[in-house]
Amino acid sequence: MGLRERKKEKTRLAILDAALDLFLEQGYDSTTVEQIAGSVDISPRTFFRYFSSKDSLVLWFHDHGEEIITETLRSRPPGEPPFTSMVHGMRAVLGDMQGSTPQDAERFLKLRRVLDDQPRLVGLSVARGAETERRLAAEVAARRGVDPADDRVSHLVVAIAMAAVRVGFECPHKDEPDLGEVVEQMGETITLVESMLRPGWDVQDAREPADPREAPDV
Amino acid sequence: MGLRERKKEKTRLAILDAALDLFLEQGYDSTTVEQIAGSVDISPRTFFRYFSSKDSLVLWFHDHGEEIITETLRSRPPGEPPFTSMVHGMRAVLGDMQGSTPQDAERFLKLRRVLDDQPRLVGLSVARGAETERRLAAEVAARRGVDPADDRVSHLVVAIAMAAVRVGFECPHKDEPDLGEVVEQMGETITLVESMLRPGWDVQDAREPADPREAPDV
DNA sequence: GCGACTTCTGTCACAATGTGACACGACGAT
DNA sequence: ATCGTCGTGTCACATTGTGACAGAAGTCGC
Repeated sequence: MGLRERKKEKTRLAILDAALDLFLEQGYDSTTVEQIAGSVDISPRTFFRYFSSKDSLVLWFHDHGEEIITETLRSRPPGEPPFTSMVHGMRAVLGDMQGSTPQDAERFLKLRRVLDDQPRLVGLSVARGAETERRLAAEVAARRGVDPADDRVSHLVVAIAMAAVRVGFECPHKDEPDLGEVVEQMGETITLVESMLRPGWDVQDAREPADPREAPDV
Repeated sequence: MGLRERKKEKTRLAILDAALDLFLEQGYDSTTVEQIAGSVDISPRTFFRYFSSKDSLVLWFHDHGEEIITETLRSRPPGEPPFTSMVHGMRAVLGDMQGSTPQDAERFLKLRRVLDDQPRLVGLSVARGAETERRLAAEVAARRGVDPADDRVSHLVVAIAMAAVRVGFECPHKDEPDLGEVVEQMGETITLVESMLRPGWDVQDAREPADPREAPDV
């Protein structure tokens, strides 16, 4: 790995950290890209070469999580019920968080505080999630052997799973929890949503429009 | 109802219709506020007095739906399981859509085509949904008699319900369905999500702080 | 109809985000 | 050492969105 790439990664993290600190200090909206760029001695133009927008600063966590879930989905056994696979993916994200460096943990907690102040930013993350959802739904549909285009079940699997993660993320008992507490809470929410669902609901009608007479009541 | 208010409503709809047509014609991003304003002979500044942003043009449907659901929630019997109440709210939205004027139906279908081209805009609607979710969750939590701040079940009730509506909205079999087909599909998705959930999952632990003996006299 | 009052609208100025073009300098391979 | 690639800064610019102010249009009382 050359000097170039190391420097790039360093700059990227420097921007991220500077931005998070500024956001916490003076609010997200009151912080301009110019300020962020200034505090790490780069030009605003360069900022946009590292992050496609100011908003995308707060999406790195989401994007990272999506990667992990996608990888997990690909590695799960083919016959597994899709919601079970999604749960494994989400728990993989939690595992990754637990194994993260102290620096990353701090970034995560700072991000969480920023999002807490700005519901709009949570929405942003959810918005990105809607696009993610299409990709993951396609992945799930492929596993179920149905056409992704009009398979509601796959979409619902993903949508419900993501809703669970989000609720767990957003809904803390304490104002400034540590990483372990957030992870625990997200895990509990995943367990909760599992217990809410009727077992086996997602394995039944995977085989095409079979015989209408035996169409499961799902 | 003075001339003023009628004129205002007329302008508002004119802007909306002009914008939808321009979006369908040349794409959302390629359409500027200046163009929209120009095509209804108002200044861009005035445009922003009718719609707080270009994005908010595509949120009127969402906002209208939220109103209906909130009203429905308030009118449901107090003891009803929260998810059931949410389902009633969503079906009320579908009922409203079926009873809408031809003009409104056309607007809705145009909006749907615009959203279909721009996943980001769906995300936007979902983002607004995340804020909506907090309000509705508070409403649901109030009905359940628990503290809205840390009640995951209420959040999940709302999140799952909204996910169902969104999936039904987004996932059409046809490219250009008529209003009835979209409504039917959304209805089916609501039914589907109902069948996925374990009956009664949302009534059980509401009585957590209800036991008088345990109620701490803080 | 007339004047006073309120509300709506257009113009101007301006901030902030985001992009394209171009030149310069630092890195990397040979 | 040299050439090509890649990162960066500068400049110019489009677009969205806001504040301030003046004038036009609607509203109400006479």
